[in-house]
Amino acid sequence: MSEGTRRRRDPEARRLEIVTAAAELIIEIGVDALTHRKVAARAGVPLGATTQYFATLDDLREAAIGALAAEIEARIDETRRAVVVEGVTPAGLAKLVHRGLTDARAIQADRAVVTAAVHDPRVRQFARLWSDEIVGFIAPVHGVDRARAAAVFIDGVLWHSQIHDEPLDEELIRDALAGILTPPPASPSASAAAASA
Amino acid sequence: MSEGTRRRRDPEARRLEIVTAAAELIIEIGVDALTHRKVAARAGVPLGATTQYFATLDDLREAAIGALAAEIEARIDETRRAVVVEGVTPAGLAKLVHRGLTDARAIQADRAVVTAAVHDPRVRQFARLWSDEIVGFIAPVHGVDRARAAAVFIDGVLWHSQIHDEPLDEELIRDALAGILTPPPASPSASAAAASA
Amino acid sequence: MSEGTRRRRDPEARRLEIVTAAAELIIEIGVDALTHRKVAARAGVPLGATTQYFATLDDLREAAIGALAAEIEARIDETRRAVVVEGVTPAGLAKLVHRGLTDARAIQADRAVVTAAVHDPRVRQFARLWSDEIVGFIAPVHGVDRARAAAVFIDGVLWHSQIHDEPLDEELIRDALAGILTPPPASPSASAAAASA
Amino acid sequence: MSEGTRRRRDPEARRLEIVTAAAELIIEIGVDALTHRKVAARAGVPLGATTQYFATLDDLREAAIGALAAEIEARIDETRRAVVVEGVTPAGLAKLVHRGLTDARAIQADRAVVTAAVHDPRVRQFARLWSDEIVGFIAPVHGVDRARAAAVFIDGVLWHSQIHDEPLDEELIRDALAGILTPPPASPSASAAAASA
DNA sequence: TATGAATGAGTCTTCATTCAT
DNA sequence: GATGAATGAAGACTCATTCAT
Repeated sequence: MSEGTRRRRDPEARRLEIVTAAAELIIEIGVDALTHRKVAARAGVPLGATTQYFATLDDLREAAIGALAAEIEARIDETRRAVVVEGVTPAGLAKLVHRGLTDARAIQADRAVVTAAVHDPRVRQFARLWSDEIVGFIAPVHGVDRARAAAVFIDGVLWHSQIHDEPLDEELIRDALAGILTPPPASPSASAAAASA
Repeated sequence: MSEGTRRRRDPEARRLEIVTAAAELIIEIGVDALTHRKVAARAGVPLGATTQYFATLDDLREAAIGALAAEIEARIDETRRAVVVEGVTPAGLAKLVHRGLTDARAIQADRAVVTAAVHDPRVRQFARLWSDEIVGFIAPVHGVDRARAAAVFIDGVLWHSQIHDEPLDEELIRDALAGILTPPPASPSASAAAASA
Repeated sequence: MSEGTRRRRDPEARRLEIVTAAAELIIEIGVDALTHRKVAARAGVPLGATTQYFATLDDLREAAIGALAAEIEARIDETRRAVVVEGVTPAGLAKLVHRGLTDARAIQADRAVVTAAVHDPRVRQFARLWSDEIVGFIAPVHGVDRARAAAVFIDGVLWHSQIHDEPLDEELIRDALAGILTPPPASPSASAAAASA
Repeated sequence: MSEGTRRRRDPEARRLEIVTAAAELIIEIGVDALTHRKVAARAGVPLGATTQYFATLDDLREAAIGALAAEIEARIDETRRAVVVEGVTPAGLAKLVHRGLTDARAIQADRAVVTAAVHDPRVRQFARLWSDEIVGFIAPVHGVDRARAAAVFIDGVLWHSQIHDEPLDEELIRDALAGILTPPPASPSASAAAASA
């Protein structure tokens, strides 16, 4: 019970603590500011533990980004399932996106990974994968091009929330998605051209 | 003043060289990897010059980000003027955005500043300003909400280009902007169409 | 003793594996680069085994050098016996020395121990012992001084082989040993005695 | 005059202090045991100074070995000149070698470089060079083969002095060199056999 | 004023050694 | 006894910052 106890013996748990601490820090201070010392302090483990479990800082970074990626992947899966309930409609998607904006952690995780992706090709795979997955469950209903545009817009919404204090209204999101996903009824020739493209 | 001493050239010019080198480096290696030594090497100035003109590395970083911000600001102004010619229409905007995608430097500068903004409130002001400016010249024609949605979408397009090898088609951008900026047909048939799609 | 526990094989055998691996490593990377981890990896034993059998790394180092020393001692014994067959003559010694040059392992072991001896008085004992032993089986025939000079020369030959790609010719070795071991022509009777020995 | 003075400004002198300290340490503790900290302590400079002047420890090591090599080279030149005076005779060489044995520093430097040569091909060049140089000024008088044998013997003498407390007698060295350098007049048939071999 | 030498704090990494299991 | 997790002390190296010149 005393704090003086020096050693635990639960490698799995410890490894997880370290990765979790690293992931948190990446979200808070950015992937480039990660150090062994900060991770150790955050995880409440001795410095040596961080190098015991990860041969290099880069390995640790990779594991932490992997953990964030898994988190985001899980969130996308969840969204995919929710979409079935809500419907792949502008209103349904807007509701989910807007609800997602309240989960700061999830958005920050996403933003952190995408940011890391800019300088790291391996990480870029994740970002592309998610992009494709989101397109994947919108496309069957609205076509690939509109689905892609919607995914791009949703990405913009997430970034917006990172820069601005006030999140976007659900209504604004819904209207924009409606415009993106709905074929323009005005000039039928245009929609025909788009469909054939 | 003595002849033996190498005449110092315009201090302003040297300061600019340093800031420019720092800005380039921020784009290339990220804001966290910036060091006096790298800046001095890139600018071709002695190490001491970087500390002579900027009290701390943070000052230098700030100046460099300011320079990138000015660059982006200039580009936005340019776009604003071009919009007058092209028209604040989906096609006009799409053309400008798509053209902008070919300017890697501009996009990278934007991405670098926005990324820095996530962890630095001072920088965040810039990002918000641009957002507002873009909204500012679309809003008079399409209303604030649609203008904001369009700005968000355009942001998404820029980030898309950072992650994917293939940029988005101008057509896709145009169609999406058309949907975002064009008021819905007001008839309930639209929602019905979306539901049935 | 329980069946579930992996039966430990002969502790002596394991100790030997460790020492042997350490000796190999000392030859390859030098005595200063030895680590528990490298020894464990080379021996194919768990890390803990290296500290189980040797209280400190220095103990392990000492044991490994001892093993190399024993190896060299055995080789000297072998040489001593061979000398009986070949004859304690320049030609006989040269043949043995030259043959010995082809045994890279033996020479490297010798070089490793002698090198270690420079900084470690305990090890120096070994080097002196061998020197004395070699002198010991040459001296009865050629006298102590000449025997010592021959031993010194042979040492020089071994070092030569560590630095140069081409080993010395057996002929060159024989001629030099002949000169070293043969009394000067001052008194013809002496040289005749030596020649007939 | 106070010890508190923090900075000198004599890069050349400082660099030399560092290299000299490193060279001393290599002689004392071996090339593998060299560390920035030990060099800094020995040279009486702050830790950072050692990395200021040498990008890597390896660079420092190389510079220090280079300094030792230059020292030895100078000593060889000196010996070469002395040989002109003393004569390239067994007695002359023995006198010089024996005198050299009293210069512990020179011998240790030589031994240190040769030891380093075993694991470093670049250093090996030095060792070979010296070998060739010594052969070079003996060969004109006694022929290449005998000169080489003499050089090998002299090397053995140096190593002997590193291992044994008592240096070899000048007399012993002279007799051995005499035997090595003088053609055996005793049995012409033997030399003929050797020549034909 | 301009330069780069000087210094120590802080980074990643390796490892001997201890000791829980 | 056997194993490998735990820990902190170094070690190499980088760099912001200071300041002599």
